Amino acid sequence: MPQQKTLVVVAGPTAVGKTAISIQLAEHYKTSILSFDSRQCYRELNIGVAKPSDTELGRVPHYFINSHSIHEAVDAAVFEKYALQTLEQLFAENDIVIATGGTGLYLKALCDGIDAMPTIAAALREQLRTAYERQGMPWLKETLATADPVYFANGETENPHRMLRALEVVKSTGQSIRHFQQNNKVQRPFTTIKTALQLPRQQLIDRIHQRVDHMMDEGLIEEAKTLYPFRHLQALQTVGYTELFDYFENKCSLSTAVENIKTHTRQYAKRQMTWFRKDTGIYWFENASPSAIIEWLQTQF
RNA sequence: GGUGCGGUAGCUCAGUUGGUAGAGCAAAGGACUGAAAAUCCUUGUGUCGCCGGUUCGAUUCCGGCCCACACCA
Repeated sequence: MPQQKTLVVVAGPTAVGKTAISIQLAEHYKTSILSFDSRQCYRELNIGVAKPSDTELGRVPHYFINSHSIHEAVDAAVFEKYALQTLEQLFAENDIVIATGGTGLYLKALCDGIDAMPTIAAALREQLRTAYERQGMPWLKETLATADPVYFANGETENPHRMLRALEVVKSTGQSIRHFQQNNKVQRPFTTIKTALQLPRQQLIDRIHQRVDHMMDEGLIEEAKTLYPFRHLQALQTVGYTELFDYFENKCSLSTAVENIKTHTRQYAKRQMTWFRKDTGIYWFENASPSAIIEWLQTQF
């Protein structure tokens, strides 16, 4: 057992097998799991986000799973706050807590913190997005270049998400978003040991394809149908749903939609790997059993 | 069997008035501070169906053949 409160992170790409391993680790240490997955926190999303089954959830207490609604605004800062509060409670009872998930930004927010940012009025945000939809990139570039030349000089000038974000900050505070992005690393009241799971490329691809087929057998179409009215929510900008929405709107055949889900999941896994590979604090396990990980953890405590 | 249309990147296709070719998608690599399963950046790839002919030079023009699709018999 560790000398101090320790968060054991199990990261990795989608479909690599994080859920099963994490549950076994949590059972071994008689503790709970904190998820850092940006989609499994929504109780309305189930099959398409590969949420742990009810049986699995019954074996170990899970946090940030089914904790929010798709109608709430969840982001990295909301997650950070939720996670820190949860961990404070859990560490009162346990020396070890398991954190598992695939959202790199959320893991970073949890481990290193995320800078405080000004609150943006919903009306302003809405107004800027509408203006962008109507007038497109030329307008966005022009407006941002004038409003925030600092960001425009060194930020991404082809990325509407980031530009809109920069614009809403400067419009509501008069200061560049760069002024707020200090990148300060914070000290947490617990130790963190980061691991990640990986598989040979082809094996991971096979698992992704099988899992998508399985989701279809489980009734992903029905689930997507009930969520179709909410397709404009951020929570539903999600692989597994957007492709089926296209099918519902006759933009493609069902088999094409399923192929697209597989392709987009592969691309997502690749982006996750890019993110986690960059994190030099991660210890990687390929095809490892829970006992092998537990054995290694003993050497780290 | 006849007629028409086509055969170019992994896929869908554009193009070359004859000087060995390009878009989208896929793929690979990367970025990432309140949308992150989002969003964005970079980069390849080729016997131009096969065999001949004309030509300094053919993926391009000509002939034959093969394959696919459509229509006619």
